Amino acid sequence: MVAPSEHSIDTKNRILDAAERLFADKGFDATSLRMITTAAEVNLAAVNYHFQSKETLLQAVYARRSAPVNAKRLELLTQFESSGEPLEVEQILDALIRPLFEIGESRECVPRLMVRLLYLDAHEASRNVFQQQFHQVLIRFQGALRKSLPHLSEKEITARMQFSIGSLAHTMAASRNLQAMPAGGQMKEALPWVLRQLIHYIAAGLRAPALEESACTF
Amino acid sequence: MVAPSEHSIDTKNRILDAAERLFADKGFDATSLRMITTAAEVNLAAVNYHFQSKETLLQAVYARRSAPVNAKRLELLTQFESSGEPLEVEQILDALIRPLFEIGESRECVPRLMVRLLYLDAHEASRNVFQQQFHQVLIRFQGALRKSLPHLSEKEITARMQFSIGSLAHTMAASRNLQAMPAGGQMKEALPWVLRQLIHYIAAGLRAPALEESACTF
DNA sequence: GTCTATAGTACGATAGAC
DNA sequence: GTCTATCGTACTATAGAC
Repeated sequence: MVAPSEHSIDTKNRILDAAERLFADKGFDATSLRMITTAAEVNLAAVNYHFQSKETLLQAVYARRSAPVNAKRLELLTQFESSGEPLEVEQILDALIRPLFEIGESRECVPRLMVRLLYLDAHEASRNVFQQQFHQVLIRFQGALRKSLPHLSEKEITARMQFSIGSLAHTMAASRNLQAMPAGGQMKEALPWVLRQLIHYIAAGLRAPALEESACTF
Repeated sequence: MVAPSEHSIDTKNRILDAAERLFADKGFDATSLRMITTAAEVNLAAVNYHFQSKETLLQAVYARRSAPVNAKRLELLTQFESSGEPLEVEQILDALIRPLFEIGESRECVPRLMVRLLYLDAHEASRNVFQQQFHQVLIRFQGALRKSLPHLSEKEITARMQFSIGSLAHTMAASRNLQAMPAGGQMKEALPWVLRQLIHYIAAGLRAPALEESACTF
């Protein structure tokens, strides 16, 4: 438990930054430790010293970003709920999505990394860590949505949340395409525009009438 | 241009089948030619004989599935349009989505493979082949949607189509989770249920009122 | 057309000097 | 804590016998 030297912290963060970008861009398997250490301008052996293996490096890369985003989501939702009334669907979605957009503004690769981990880089350990944390967040948000969408069965809420996650994930993964979306707009304006459009779109899908004749079964 | 022997065709298809499943499950980079030839029970050298390289094998794997799905999409859309009237949004979505669900029923890994190629296995050549073909399909469908959604600007239609592709892609990529969605339902019933729910959800999102005060600018 | 054998390369991880 | 050097392994691709 000795405090690491400043240089060590710097090396560690340089590795994390480089790995984050490369894992997001190319994926875990297509990224070698040599590519990471070259980009980070550190020695190859530093990775195995500071992190034990490539796999645990991936976990560290994710852990650094995941906790703040998920914490911010829950914080926003709790804050919105403090009035005691059922929330507008748009508010719930804002709490879920905005933290991801905001971290993407400073480091645009982070949302893409998270999308990869969501269902693609299927390395059991890392994916489980990621998915379990995200699953907890989703359960919390599903509770909020249930109150705002009393016309839907639990089954339908679950399905529509999955559809919504898909819209969000694809939008973040393809954010390069999206930045070109608003014709003539600068990038600074592009992301808020997409965020508003996305929330508006998802809210309409969630609010759609129930498809099933059979009522809520719980 | 000599017709290959039956054995050769068999070997080629065995390789394609094994590669398709492995690329879909583990991704391109995490799949070695040895894994493919072992699963296909063919010799290692057969891959480089029938296909030139691993990269062109991926293109062959995709090409085998892509053409029929995209053709079926366009065929359904043209058929629906034959009446001359603007289509219901649900019909347009059915033409876009149903062919993917149907191929997924016989080979459940195919939709997952397509999702990977959409934005994840970022090998330039293969991805470009895939995306160019899909882009042509999307342009055709965007034309149909434009007629059915006259309240939206071109910009908003483009954005909402991207959101919809995201819902579709995530639903297909996570189809394993989705099969467990309808509680108590067998798998044979699960996919039609998900298909109906998905189309209903996306249609509502597409039909949402325009967000922008500024009118259509074309 | 199918095989064995192997060339040539890149990888993850570690030992050991400093 | 940081480096060089390297071990052992796995990979793609191909040459050449059958």
